Amino acid sequence: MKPPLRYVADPSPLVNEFANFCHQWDLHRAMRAMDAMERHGVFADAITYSELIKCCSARGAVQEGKRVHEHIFCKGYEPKMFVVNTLLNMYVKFNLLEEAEDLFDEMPERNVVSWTTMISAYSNKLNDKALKCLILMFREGVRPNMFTYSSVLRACDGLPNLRQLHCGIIKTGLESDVFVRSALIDVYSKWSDLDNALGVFDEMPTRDLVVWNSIIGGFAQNSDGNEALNLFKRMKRAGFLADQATLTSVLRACTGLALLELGRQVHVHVLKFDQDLILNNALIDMYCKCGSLEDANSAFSRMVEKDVISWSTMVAGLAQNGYSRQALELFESMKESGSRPNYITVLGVLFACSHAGLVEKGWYYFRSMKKLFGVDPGREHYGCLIDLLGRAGRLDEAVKLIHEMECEPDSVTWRTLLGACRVHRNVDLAIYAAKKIIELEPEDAGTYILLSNIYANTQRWEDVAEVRKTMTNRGIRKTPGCSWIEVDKQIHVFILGDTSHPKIEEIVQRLNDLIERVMGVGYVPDTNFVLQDLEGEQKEDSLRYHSEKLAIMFGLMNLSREKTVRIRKNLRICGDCHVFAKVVSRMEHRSIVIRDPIRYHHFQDGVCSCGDYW
DNA sequence: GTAGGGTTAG
Repeated sequence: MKPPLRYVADPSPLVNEFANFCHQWDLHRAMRAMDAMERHGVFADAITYSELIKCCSARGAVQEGKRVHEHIFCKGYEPKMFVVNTLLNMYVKFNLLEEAEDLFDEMPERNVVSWTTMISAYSNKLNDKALKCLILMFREGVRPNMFTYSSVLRACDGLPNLRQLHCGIIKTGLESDVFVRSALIDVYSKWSDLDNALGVFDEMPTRDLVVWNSIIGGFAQNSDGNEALNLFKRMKRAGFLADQATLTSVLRACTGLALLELGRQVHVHVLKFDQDLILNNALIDMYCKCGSLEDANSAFSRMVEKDVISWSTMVAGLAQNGYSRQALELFESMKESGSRPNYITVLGVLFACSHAGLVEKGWYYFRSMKKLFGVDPGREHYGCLIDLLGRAGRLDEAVKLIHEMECEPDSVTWRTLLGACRVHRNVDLAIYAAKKIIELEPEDAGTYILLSNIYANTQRWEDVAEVRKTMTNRGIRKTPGCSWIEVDKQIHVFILGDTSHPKIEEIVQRLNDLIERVMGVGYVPDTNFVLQDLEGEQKEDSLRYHSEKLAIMFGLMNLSREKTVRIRKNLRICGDCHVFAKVVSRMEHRSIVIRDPIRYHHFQDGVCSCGDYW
């Protein structure tokens, strides 16, 4: 590498002036000074150029950056490698991959920084290229450092030999770096390999906030809210203060567990970061999924900045909680605000149409979504429309739509159709759909049970026996129904057939009283939904203690009148419990919310927000 | 001059 040609020989005042502007990050004057230098054929030193490039990079000044690039490759000048590396980095920051690649290819020599910059450019979505880069780098004899590994690990999403790479990192001794560790934790989490993620975490002698956030986020994203919350407690005990990322993951954990009260407590800490978009998005999602639309609405309206995720969350949240009209109104406001709907926004809109029974409007959005919003209908959009048609009783059209789908129907698609068959009592189509689901998901106990119930309800006992036999042969067991309720910041769990709750006797006694009273106002246990083929009274007994009934009773006993009884369930609510909840909401003047795995049921004054369709 | 963590559906 030659030194700058005339810098030493000619310390021109032009160069000095240029250097001053560059070091002050006065981009405008620096660029003018650079033009003057070019006219006189003089150049500055490498550090000055590097400073100028960093300034362009920080200011997002693309054109200026390209001018500097041209300037330092002027005839007769050979920039030092670290200046070219700075340029490379600038292009990567501007997301100008082609420019970065061209520059990289032309470099006569490349060091670990050059390679790492390229790897980090690819490690967002071009994972193959990032890994190829690592291999080429080895071939050129350049050894990766901790920067390289933390970049390349981001590209390992979907890499089968992650363990191998991990071992390689251990051998080089670079595993001790916190950045590398957090990247490892993150990759293992993305793979849902939380044992290994926790292994890396536990071995760390010192941890920083980001590492805590990585592990908490890992559990929160893998639907293990309890462990995420435990780790959050450990983090606080270790003396760390939560930041935006921590709180976002904690909120996500609350969302998954439907812990409204804990979520409210977290909200207090969110106020410290009230300008943070992602955190606020997580907050409104938490309130929506915990069924408190008042809180969601007020948090949403207080947001200074809203993006497509904020709008989509709120539109879907309203729709899922039964406020279809408001969801569609909000969607109109979204369009007026200039925010562009995406794939997920449209799902919320179709969901709203479906729940409001707006068949024509749903069809309209479905047919014109490509033209209106540039979004191609995907499997989930078809699902919403199948739900819409099913709700309206147009089962033939729904089946026709499944056969016309551009993508392969999956088990969710068939399950949607099955739901429609159940409501409209179409036995033959239900059997057809259930068989399709079993083909695609032979391990799912729920479908076998459902199929067996359909047979039982139509007295097809031989078929019932056949399904049961298949289940036994395949070793499939029923998942017991399970409901959760939060009272005084404590979670109470009720499982069908489990009597371990300390107050179970009192709950059962009070529940029996309640059932007597609701039967007095015309409630009849709906034995069609019983999961076993029992007879008469026995049937009623097994219904009587469904986990959601126990949870409702416990809520009525322990929550003050004005409080909503909020329950989360692991399985879909059964028809009998649904009727029961409606009657109780009217008779006891209580508001009850039950969130099952895919729908919300807001019971008030004897009516449910789902419109008795789920 | 190069690196790590958080949000919407399913």
